[in-house]
Amino acid sequence: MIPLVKDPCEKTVTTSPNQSERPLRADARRNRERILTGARAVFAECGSDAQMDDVARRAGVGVGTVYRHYPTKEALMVELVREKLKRFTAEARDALERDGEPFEVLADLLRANAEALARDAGTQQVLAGAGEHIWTQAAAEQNELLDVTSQLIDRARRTGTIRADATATDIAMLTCGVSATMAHPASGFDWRRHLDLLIDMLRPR
Amino acid sequence: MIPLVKDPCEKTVTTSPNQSERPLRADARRNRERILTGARAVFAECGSDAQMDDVARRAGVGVGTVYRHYPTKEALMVELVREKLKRFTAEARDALERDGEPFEVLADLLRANAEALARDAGTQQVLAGAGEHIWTQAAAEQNELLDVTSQLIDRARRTGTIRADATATDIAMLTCGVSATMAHPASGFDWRRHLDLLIDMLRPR
Amino acid sequence: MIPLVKDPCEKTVTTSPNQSERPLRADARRNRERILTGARAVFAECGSDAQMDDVARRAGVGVGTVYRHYPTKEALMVELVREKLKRFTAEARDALERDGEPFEVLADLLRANAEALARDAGTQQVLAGAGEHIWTQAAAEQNELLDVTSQLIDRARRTGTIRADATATDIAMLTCGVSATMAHPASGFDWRRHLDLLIDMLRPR
Amino acid sequence: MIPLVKDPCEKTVTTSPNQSERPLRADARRNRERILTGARAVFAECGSDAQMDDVARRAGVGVGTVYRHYPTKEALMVELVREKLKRFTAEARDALERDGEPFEVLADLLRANAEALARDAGTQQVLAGAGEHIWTQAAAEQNELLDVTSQLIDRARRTGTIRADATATDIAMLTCGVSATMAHPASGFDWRRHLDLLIDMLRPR
DNA sequence: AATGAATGAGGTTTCATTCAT
DNA sequence: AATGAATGAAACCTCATTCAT
Repeated sequence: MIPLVKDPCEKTVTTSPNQSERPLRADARRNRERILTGARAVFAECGSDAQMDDVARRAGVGVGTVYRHYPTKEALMVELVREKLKRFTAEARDALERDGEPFEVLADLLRANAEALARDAGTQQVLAGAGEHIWTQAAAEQNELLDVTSQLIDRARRTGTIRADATATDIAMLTCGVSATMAHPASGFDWRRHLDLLIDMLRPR
Repeated sequence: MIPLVKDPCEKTVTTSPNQSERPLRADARRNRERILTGARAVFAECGSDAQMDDVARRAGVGVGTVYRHYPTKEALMVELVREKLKRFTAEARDALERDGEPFEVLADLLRANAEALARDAGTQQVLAGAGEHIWTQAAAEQNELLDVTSQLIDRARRTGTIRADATATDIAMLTCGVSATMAHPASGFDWRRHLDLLIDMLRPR
Repeated sequence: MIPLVKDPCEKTVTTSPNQSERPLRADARRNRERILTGARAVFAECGSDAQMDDVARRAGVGVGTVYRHYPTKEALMVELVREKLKRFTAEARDALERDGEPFEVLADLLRANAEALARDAGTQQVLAGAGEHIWTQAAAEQNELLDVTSQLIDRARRTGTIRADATATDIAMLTCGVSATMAHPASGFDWRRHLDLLIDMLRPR
Repeated sequence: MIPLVKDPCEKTVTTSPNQSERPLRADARRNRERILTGARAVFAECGSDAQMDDVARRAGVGVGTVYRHYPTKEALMVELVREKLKRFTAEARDALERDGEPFEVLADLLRANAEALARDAGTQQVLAGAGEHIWTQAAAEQNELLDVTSQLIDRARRTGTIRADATATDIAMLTCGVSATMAHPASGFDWRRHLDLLIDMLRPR
């Protein structure tokens, strides 16, 4: 006879939020949204220095509630990064639908996504290379984004408006570089300039 | 409108490091050198996660001694970043002496400096945008580097081998982007590829 | 002399459990049974480390329901200990009916009860001295058990097969000692050996 | 070239206090003694419920100091248990020197050690089976004690004053049982009675 | 009455920095 | 001047209990 429930003495280490769960109760869903909103704000503002207590306060819930939804600070940050990547992917899909000149469509997409990134210190940090654990756990979302980006590149390549060797990974990598500029307080650094240079670079010679 | 929650990101005000310039006693100078050597190693390996105790242990001195020379961890990191920037500057000066084709000289310099950077997680992090306080405090060294870089750019511009609008700040900014790639555990990311693309971009069309 | 530091061991004052004796509704009684079944299993397995959530999960009810029936974790544990003591008492009563040689009957009873105890980490812990509050609240059941045990002892004494000075409290106390051995991970410790020695000791010289 | 110091990024998990260390500085040794004294008092009083902050307060030092000497609450408790076992062993060695009737010497020893144990709730709990991790880590000290106890038993056996099958492990196990009685708030339980019964049991029939 | 989400006090541990030796 | 022990403010996370649905 196999027990139907697993050993309760072992503390289960969960890294990801309750994925593969039944739909949340109405109040829980509302709270989860408040937590995410709070977390977005706090992490956007403070990056990974943000504290779980701050997130809870900002969300107007107790810390315990935050931990019920995200078992770890890391898990919460992963969720935020995933969200952002999904939004990027969604934007990229929209771009695929658009009719304009393929390269310009791609360029506009990069600019738009960068604008969003510019308002989110937390994700900037992760993209700029801090928090490897977090980045790794968002692999699925990264891959989806790479996928759609590839399609955008292909389209542009067919019209010969993008340099031949550009890859989706290149674009991801270069965008991470732009993140560094955003995160940077350096005088004279201007991420829009950085991005423009890169976009220019992506054109065929 | 007064915010209902207080700012969760406390900025710690940091005093500038012990700049009193009186010449050190011989043993003190020796100790400072050991500290720097230890700190270089430890921060290169661990980035800003390195602990002051680790630095001291690696240097073979007590923590107190580290603090006698550098009043805060930040001050020590600033020193390391300054050092690195000075080395970059020195390399750049060497490059100015060199005879080769100006653009290639510049490109080689970037590659060489990047290789050095690749071995130093601490500086990578700072360049990639973490540790703004640190970066700010190395302004003088940055300016010197910008200065020499400008001269290299000018030389290249005179031979028409660099894109016309490239500035020293651009190069600094882009290099910081490459740092992000170095710091990144992302699969598929390759900072040499990143740098090559940038160098290519700097060429005139 | 007033102590310079305040007493670090706060004793939590516990209210006695919901003793209101009105007969439960059918479904409530069913739930109470499920809770007890779950609690038995979980506490048997994990001892007092068991969490109320685990109990609820195992019982297939919400925590709230557990708390409706037992106002505190302690109250629930008390109930379990009481149950076990009642079972011991019942076994003792059975033994009273039995015909065998009085001392052997008693010895067999001790062995049988110990076997049951060996499968219940929670009760072991309480008997072994953890959870004094719990033990205290099961006084009534203890007394009943002591009572029946006394009768068994008396019977044996009449046949001269038990040492003259043995009391029911002795037996209870010694059994608690065996609990400690059960709870013990020590290599070489064997509660059956422990019990055999005690039984041997109870014989008249 | 092999680095002389181990990787500082890895957090070293130390379970035992700085064993195999150079002799402590005078002030450190004094503090360690204060910590132990405080810990003895607090754990004796509260058992494993004692908090590290309480230990620190009682010792008159900061928590950090406690953690410098004992990296974990567990480590500190292990030390206390070891200490007690060592004291037991020392007493046993003294007993070996004594001239009296071997069995009585052993019995007196058991009584004396029990008296000491009776004043230390923390060790009682561990002996009574709580805190298996702790017990396991004191294996060396246990073995030493078993060793000396064996010698005492042998001596008694040679004079025929102890039951033939008694072992040192038996005595340890039975003593743990007495611990349970000490830890017990039960009315009517009396560990001295418990111990007397056991001592009596150890005599040859 | 039942549910399970929310609560938050409280516990352990870390590490930059200070200070007695 | 050097040492490294001491400090203690955080930071993270848990879990018994409460309460809205």
